[in-house]
Amino acid sequence: MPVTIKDIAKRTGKSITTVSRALHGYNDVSPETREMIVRVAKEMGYTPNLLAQRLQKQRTDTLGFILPTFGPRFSDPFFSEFLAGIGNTAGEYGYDLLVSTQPPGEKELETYRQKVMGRQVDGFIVVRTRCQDPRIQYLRETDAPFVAFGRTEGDLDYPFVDEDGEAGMRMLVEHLVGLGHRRIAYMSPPLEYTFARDRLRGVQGALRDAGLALPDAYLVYGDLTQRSGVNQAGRLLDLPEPPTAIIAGNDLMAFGAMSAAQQRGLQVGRDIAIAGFDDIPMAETAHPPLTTVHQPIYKIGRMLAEMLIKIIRNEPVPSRQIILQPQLMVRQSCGE
Amino acid sequence: MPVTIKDIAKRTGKSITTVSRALHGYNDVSPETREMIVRVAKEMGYTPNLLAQRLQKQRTDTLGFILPTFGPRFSDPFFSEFLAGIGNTAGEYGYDLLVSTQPPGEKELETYRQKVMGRQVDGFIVVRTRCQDPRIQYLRETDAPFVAFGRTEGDLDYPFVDEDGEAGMRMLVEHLVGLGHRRIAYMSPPLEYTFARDRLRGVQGALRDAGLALPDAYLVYGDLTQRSGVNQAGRLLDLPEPPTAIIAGNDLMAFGAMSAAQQRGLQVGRDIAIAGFDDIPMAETAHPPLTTVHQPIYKIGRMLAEMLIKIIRNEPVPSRQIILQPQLMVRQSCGE
DNA sequence: GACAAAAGCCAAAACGTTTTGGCTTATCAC
DNA sequence: GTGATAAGCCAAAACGTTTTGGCTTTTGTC
Repeated sequence: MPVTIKDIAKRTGKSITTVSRALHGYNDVSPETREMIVRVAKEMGYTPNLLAQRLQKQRTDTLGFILPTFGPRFSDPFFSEFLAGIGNTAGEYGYDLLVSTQPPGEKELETYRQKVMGRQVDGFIVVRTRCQDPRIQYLRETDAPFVAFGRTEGDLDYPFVDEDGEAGMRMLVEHLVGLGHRRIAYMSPPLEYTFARDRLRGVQGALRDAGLALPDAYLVYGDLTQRSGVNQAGRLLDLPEPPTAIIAGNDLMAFGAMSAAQQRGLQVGRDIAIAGFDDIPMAETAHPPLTTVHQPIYKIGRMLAEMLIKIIRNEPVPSRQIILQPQLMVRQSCGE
Repeated sequence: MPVTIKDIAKRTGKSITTVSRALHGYNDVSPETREMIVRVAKEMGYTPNLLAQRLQKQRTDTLGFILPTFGPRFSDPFFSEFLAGIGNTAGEYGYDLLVSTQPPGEKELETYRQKVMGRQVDGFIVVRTRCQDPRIQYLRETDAPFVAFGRTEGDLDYPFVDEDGEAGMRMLVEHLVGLGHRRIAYMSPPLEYTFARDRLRGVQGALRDAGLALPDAYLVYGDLTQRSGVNQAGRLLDLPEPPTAIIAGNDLMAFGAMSAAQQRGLQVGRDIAIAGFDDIPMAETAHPPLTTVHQPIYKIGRMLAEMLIKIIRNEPVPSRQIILQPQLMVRQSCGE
């Protein structure tokens, strides 16, 4: 049904080869012929069959991205912004984006395997790296092009972009200490994530430097969702001696903590300080606006997509390993 | 480099045909041969080249989804949940998901055209339908399989899932009126979206039925972002005679309105009522928890993906046009 | 007018599959 | 022992492209 190059050949009386070459602007076809072919192609509404093109060219012009969803009601503004970053960049460079959703676990690797061996994608963008990350291990073993948002533990010889979460947390803790806080609690994301360890290390280090401790009771764990923020912050606030400041490992949990505090009649920023990490767009428009550490999520998406495309095309990559310096966003959720 | 069916043929001494048939369980290959071929294939780490398969089968087993991003910092929890719904469902049925990001406008149709004519996808999922929607018009003209989240104005002869936004808003307004509110303002999404008109009609209708008016000053427009919610609600609250209740056309704007109110020292739920629409996961854990109209976003994603797959496969579709009845979620943001 | 170079074109192979329509050989019924 | 049937296999065509290598014809040079 759809019109192929063969149809055009028949109609113009030229060969398939010539049509193909004319359409691609080779210079061994005369201007008149080219013009004629192009015109007929347009008339007939020709669109190249990308499958055929790709099979022949042995590349797919497609980037792979596997969204780590956790159950239904997975809702994370972080990812929609990140997706916008890689999606827009991919589009600009003429690449498609193949998105799968796949919770971490058994079948995860199988999905990667299938996409890379089945030549569905030219490369992968891996997010939320874990300390021992089987995905990265696999991709390295198979020499598949990929870039990662985040690092792993151990051998780091692969391209990534990451933000220095340890430094970010240090800035945040120092800010709170400077405001006079002594009882500071931390709500950590699961420690299997490398970024969670970095951030925890930052919190612990900065507290130690300030001569403060992070008692066990002040270290709680959430799963990055707002709901877990509510629950875990609730536990902290209900302690006999509650903290005066709560740092959450990401903004979503910080929002949850704010809710928990407000439910208890506390005024955030006055009765209790709450801070987050990521600086998703909502942080600025929340009430009170959330003090947090900025991550240029959209830009990171762009950088990663660009890096990956360069790697795929075998172009030189200016810097293969980028660690961004964090920026503290002081707003009202921690008082003045 | 990667192992093909031809390699297996060579290694086993069988023909390409036989290998292919063995791998697909045809019964004209002897059990021993089949077993042997399967074993060798596994040993050699064979994965079929999906491009070749698809070219030959003339279908792509891929669903297309074009994310309507607006500029950078596009961040919408709505879409991450929706994406999880269609992504998980597609995966279960063995389909891939091709995601593009593309703001509405000139190039939008071109993107659809390219994907559908270039046979990159078997069908499309269209979201955020507009009253006159060129995408739907195009897809109908070309007979490409598609399903829509939302309706358009005029001829509705295509498969869709939508929620009855008019009924939802009616319920919400009646609830507020029941609580004694007389000065109710509405913050509408851009009216090019069909759902925006439906919701506005619901608000206006219910107010009229209650003998109330929606004065011009109480009808403002936002762009669905939290920021616009802050701004527009600010305008409402700063009126000489501000409303006692603000309904936002979606939850994100409602959160913005809550911020604007709280910034002005108002206690949401006591001094002012604020309500939203969508019931994204954050609505429940916000402070105060947001009264809103529930939309089963994840489930809608699932339904649409399933419908589309059935259509692609030419299987009977139980119901091609689904209008969900909304459910009012009464929480604390509007008082008791 | 002969020869070389350039211009314009095309047949065929290739990318990795699936499917069609046979072709052998073995098995069976009588 | 013959003819029919079944079992097991395979060559070739097809899907829609791009690329290679070569073939004519024209143009240019002396």
